[in-house]
Amino acid sequence: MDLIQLMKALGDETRLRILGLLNMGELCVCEIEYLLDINQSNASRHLNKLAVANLITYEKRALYVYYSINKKVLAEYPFLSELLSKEINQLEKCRVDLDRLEKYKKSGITCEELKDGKICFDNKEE
Amino acid sequence: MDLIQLMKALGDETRLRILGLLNMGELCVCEIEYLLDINQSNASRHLNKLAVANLITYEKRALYVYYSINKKVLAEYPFLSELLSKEINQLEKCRVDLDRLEKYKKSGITCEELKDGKICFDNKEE
DNA sequence: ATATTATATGAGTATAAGCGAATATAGTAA
DNA sequence: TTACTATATTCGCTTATACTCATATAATAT
Repeated sequence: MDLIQLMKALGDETRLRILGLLNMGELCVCEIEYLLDINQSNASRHLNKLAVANLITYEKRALYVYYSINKKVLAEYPFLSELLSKEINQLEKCRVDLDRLEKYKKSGITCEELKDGKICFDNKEE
Repeated sequence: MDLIQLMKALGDETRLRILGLLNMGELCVCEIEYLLDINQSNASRHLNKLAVANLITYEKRALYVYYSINKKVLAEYPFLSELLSKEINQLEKCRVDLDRLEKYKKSGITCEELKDGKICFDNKEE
């Protein structure tokens, strides 16, 4: 794939944050919206950019689309593994994101409940 | 330093090509202009972006400014060494650039002579 | 079939990035 | 001092990127 497009896709805070979350496992679009506190079209577009750059893959299951890190591209570009496993978590925002992800997972809340307004952390927290 | 600014700086073909050249050792602005076949202000701007992102350092000697890879940032972000040493040279344009660099170095032409129009390769070559 | 829902996409706008040409700066040379 | 030169910076322009709001799509549910 095209290294330059890949590097461009990596040059954006929101997309690095998405990768930071997907590092922990697959997530659907609405979960990413909720965890990053961004709107739906924004989430979808960033995910599309990452997918076009081959950094992530997706799978549709029922109404939901689940995105994951593309293992193949990690194998093809070893520097990416290093970047995702080490450097991304140095970013303050990514650490907060991971905190939220943990709370979300522990809460047992489902995607349906998210849309109904159920919360498992306060968005104003830093 | 700021990882996001660093990634943004890496998301540009011209800047990746510059890094590919500087990988081989320091170069002054006019040499980069000549090797990449870009104009002076363009070269200067891209070098500035790389310097602001801390990817390169520079040193003024007489009239010339010599740019080099910033070894410190390579140590701080190990994925960069991998990117620069392996992936960049997979890019066709970067390989051509290195070819030109070799011809230039072998030719013994100096910066002053470059400005006078002396050439050591044909810019139309791919 | 219709209604609902999660995600994608289109349109419009605002901001940023890249470029060429011209000018400014800072150092050298005489 | 003045003249020259390599590099940096400003200006105006063009293209690309990110965002929001609204709508389209595709699958589920009734």
